[in-house]
Amino acid sequence: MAMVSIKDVAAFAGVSPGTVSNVLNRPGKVAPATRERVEAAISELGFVRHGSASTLRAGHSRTIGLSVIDIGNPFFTEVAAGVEDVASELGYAVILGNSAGSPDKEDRNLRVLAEHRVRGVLITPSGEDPARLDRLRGHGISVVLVDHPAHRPDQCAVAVDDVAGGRAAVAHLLAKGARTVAYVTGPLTIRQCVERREGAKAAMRGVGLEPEDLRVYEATTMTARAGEKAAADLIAHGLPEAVFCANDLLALGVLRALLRSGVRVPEDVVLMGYDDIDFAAASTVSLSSMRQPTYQLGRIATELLLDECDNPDTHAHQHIMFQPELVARESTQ
Amino acid sequence: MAMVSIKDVAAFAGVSPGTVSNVLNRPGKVAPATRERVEAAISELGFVRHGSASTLRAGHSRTIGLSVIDIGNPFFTEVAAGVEDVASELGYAVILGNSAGSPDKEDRNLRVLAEHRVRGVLITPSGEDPARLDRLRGHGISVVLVDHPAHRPDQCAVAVDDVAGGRAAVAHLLAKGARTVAYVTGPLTIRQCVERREGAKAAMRGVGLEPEDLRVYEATTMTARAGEKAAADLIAHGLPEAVFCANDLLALGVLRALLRSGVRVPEDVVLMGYDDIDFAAASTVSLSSMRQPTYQLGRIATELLLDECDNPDTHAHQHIMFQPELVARESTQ
DNA sequence: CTCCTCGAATAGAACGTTTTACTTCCGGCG
DNA sequence: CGCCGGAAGTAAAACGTTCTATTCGAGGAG
Repeated sequence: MAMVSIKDVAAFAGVSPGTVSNVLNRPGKVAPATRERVEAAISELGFVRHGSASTLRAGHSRTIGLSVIDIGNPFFTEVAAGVEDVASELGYAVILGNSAGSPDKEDRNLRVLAEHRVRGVLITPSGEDPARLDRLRGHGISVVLVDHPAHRPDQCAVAVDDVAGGRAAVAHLLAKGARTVAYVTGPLTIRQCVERREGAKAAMRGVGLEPEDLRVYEATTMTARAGEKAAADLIAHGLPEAVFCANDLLALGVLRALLRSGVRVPEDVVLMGYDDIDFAAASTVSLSSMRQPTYQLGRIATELLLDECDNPDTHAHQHIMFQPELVARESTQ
Repeated sequence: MAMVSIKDVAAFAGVSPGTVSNVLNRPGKVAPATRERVEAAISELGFVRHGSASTLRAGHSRTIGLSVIDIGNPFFTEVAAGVEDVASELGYAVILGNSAGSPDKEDRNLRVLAEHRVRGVLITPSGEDPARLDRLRGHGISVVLVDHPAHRPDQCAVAVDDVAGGRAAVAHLLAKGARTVAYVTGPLTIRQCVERREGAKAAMRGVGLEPEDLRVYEATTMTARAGEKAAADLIAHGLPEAVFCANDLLALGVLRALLRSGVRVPEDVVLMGYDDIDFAAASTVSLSSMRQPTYQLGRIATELLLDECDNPDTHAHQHIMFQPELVARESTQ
């Protein structure tokens, strides 16, 4: 309760508040003797700078926002770990927002971030409406897109080539001899899901199959539970020879349901996931997947964002596009 | 860049700034006609309240801090999901801190939270030094312990009985006929690891075995990789009949390494994890585990914290202790 | 000895809200 | 008709920093 302010420190050290502020923000500008006296006073009184006052006056905070689609998905957790590491190295705090795939919730989160006057926002957008993000930029908040290509040239973005990933995945399945392929996906409002589907279709075209023959099952969420439901559907409507899932969570659910129903993987059905989360390798039948540089995605995006914030004049906007890498395991032997 | 303040809104609507503030904070106090005019001005100008200014003047923010030991662990992710849900329902933002098991990093995170003058902090402490937390309370920041019993009576805490969990887990292994038991744990600076060990010893005493015969392998991190290393060690020094791991990540790593070395689970070794993360059921040999009400842990802790903040007079501190539940799967058949 | 410069520190005005005390207005009551 | 009370709105003072302009000395150059 005993809130000790910069004024108290100043009085205690026998200097003016301005000097204390200087000690805090540009220690070089103050004579060593004075600095020591002030520092002693600070630790003596247990002073902690009031971030809000600082933000208010300085016009910007040392906080960034991170908005992801599903914090329960290890993919995003690992992105978040990368973000957190860089941010904390540079003394930034991270405000976390989980959009749960709902543009509404995402909007609410962005409003909270705007109110906090965060320095910048890292976002994996769940909808395709760039206007909301532009509004943030209108408030002087930098935006870096994560796992999403740039909406506009004067913006940074870090993404992974999902079309290529979808193509590689399905090409791999086709190479195993499968000719009927199902695609189990999350909501097709999510860009990643759509692009992986386009890649899948391209792969089918590549071997002379009709892209329209790709059987698409659209789940409402991208969880293991949804995957189990999708598998039940697949079984009910006749099993394909191959199943490609938009992420590993779905794939693990599909796998579990298939095995429970006595369908053998990979003998009866070959199966691929996407993201190569840690658990893909540990599952009953280890899961083939598309690996993405997840942690790096978070790190690099944060570095770009903070560079844009701290060096606005020298900063060059970048659009980085990684290529995913196929990891073949038992589920496609 | 065009920062529009409450003043601009006031001018536009032809009222005083105070009235705009009233519209924002107690709409009841202002005449309907005026209110509408102000609301129109707000959306017309795209006004967003400056949270820092508000915090500064009001003396408290609508932000809470969440400090966890490992955001990469699905256990904590699910806690975080519960926290995020409640917080966002009540209009609070969540600042995330990952201590990575290091008290230093935790300290840094707590300092950031203190600077932000968060309303309260939810923390799974990684060290056993209550002093740092008391310092937060000294700044008027409420603290609720998550997955940890209370340090003091005037404090809320939500925990799960780890001694009982460890006892139940090892009792289950012993019931399967095992007589030599290894305990693969994370750093013994972590309370959970210690208490689960105590429970394990109690279980051994329960069947007339020497508690000292529990073979303890202390890994430096609680990850699958660390589990693999521990398994290699186990194999090198002679396999026990049962392995109890302090969490599922370790157990999955142990499982993977054992299987790769041709050790059969559960025929040669029975194995238990802890936490019952989603992936425990999906692994090669599905994993027996101790289930905890993870999401509820986050939800309830947050509800307690926000109740303490919003109703400081009627708030009653609570120490909640859940009991874990044994889930038997293939690894202990 | 004076004038300048330069480093070090200070005073005081911001920043955008919230809040308290105060004004104004209007209807009703004695 | 005068007064009172309440509703509605306003003016202005905070909150704790940062930053700009300013002062104050101490040295060095002329």
